[in-house]
Amino acid sequence: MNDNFLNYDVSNYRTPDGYTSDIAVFTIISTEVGQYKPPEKTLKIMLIKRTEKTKEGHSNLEGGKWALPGGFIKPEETAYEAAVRELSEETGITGLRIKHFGVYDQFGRDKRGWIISNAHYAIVPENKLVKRRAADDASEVELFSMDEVFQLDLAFDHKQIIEEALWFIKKDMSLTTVAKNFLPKQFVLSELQGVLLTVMDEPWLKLDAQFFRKAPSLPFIEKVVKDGVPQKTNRWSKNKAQLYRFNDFEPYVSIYNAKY
Amino acid sequence: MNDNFLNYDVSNYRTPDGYTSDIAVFTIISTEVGQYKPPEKTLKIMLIKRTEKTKEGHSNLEGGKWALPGGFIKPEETAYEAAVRELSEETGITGLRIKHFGVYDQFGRDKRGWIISNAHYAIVPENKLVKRRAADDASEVELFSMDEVFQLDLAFDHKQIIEEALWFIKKDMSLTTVAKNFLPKQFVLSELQGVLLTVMDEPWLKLDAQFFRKAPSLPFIEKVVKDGVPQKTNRWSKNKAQLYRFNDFEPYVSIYNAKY
DNA sequence: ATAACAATTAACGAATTGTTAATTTAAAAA
DNA sequence: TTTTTAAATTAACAATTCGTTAATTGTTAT
Repeated sequence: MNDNFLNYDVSNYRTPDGYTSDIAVFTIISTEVGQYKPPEKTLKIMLIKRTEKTKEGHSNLEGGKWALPGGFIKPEETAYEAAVRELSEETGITGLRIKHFGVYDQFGRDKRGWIISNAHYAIVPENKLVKRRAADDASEVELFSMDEVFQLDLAFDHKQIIEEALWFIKKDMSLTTVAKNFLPKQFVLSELQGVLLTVMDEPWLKLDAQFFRKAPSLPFIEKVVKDGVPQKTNRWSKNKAQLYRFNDFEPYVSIYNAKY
Repeated sequence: MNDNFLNYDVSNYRTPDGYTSDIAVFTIISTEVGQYKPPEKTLKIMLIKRTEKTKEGHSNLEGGKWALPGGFIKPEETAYEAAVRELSEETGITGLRIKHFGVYDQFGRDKRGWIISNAHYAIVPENKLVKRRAADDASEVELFSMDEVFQLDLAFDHKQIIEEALWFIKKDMSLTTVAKNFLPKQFVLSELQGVLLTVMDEPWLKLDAQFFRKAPSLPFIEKVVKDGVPQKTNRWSKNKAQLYRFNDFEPYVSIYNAKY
């Protein structure tokens, strides 16, 4: 960095008091609804409870409220890298799809000053969340359904951030193959349908007859075949069902040639 | 703002040296290609040439290079508001669709220090750009085609920003009705096709037979009818063509019920 | 007149959709 | 063992939409 430049150019402007990264961690949890039935799936978000006191013993800003995991960004890292780091620090989870979706920079959103937050969302398969653990400045970690989360008194502007994260994840689910991040490598059509229905509510998805007729020919999934034998499972049903996996096909859609 | 909080919480962290907003202003210019022919349309981006010297007479960082319009954000405004303000200051244009699309916060991207930039793009109809003017810290304003812009030696990481802006605008054009921001209120199908082709290259769009058969039934456009009489124009052709306008329908598409 | 040409309509086989019904399969109940 | 049950899968079919080629219309230029 060149102090020469800093002197006359930057110092004319007030600089932000902080730069933070928040992460909305989504998962879909399955609840058994009966034997030989596909389990019911619900979208949940992971929040941490802010401690009442800081490590130094001062009363913590927005202490006691539920908040998105996150924290201050270090100058040598980007907001994205900070999101990856913090998610790992606070939950022990690595190697996930993390995506930036918004900037929250309204003055006054954080009493500590002019604090800019970059918001990200992450999608975690259920099984990875078992080993989650609370971090230094979080006393508790918990999963909330979308119904529950909007009842809570959330810290800062996190309610708004979560609403927008939800909107983004719905959009992503409709337009990309993110659904694969909620599913095991090999899955059955009813599992895919269950995941999609947690965030989308297109009528044809709910109609089994339509979904099961069309889904097998979706270009971005394929039947799992081993030595010419289609692989099946009876994980969720008496009758064995075909296993599918996502392939590398990147679907592209446009409103100009869609069906309405 | 509460100094009590600032003391122990924020000051533990280094804060950014600056917070800026950049805007990629896109327009589509029409060039006459012959009488009674729809004009050819080309996507262009507006850049400003950075002055060699600052107002104070110092040599300007990245002076002489082409750059995206933009500047430092004031604490009382959001990055989005700054984008609106700067676009108005630097081009005199207001009332446009401006959208945030990315954060550029890699340390070292700006020699002046740890400077975070929020990037936005704007879509300007050709006719609004006529009254564009250079602003205080810009000596020149010019439009470049996508081919031209990537030949230039651009300031900072603006090449990357423009590449990503282009990607976003393509996506937006496919999934939303932004195309309307490039078109007059009332337009003809070939104009719509021309606009779409500047950024999309789906084969069926190029095939007139397919485009002109399907387009009239797109749910988000409608024929302009006055007193029961369909309105037509011979702006671009000998034979009068039906005028269309966008309506309020918000198209929704998904990869799970698209055609492939 | 008539040739040219974009816009528009017509026509038609092929493919896809929405829907209902039938079949398969294996566990559970009788 | 036989029957029942429920999900997965296939079959069937009319209605719709698609991709394509051909014909028609309206206006200008020759």
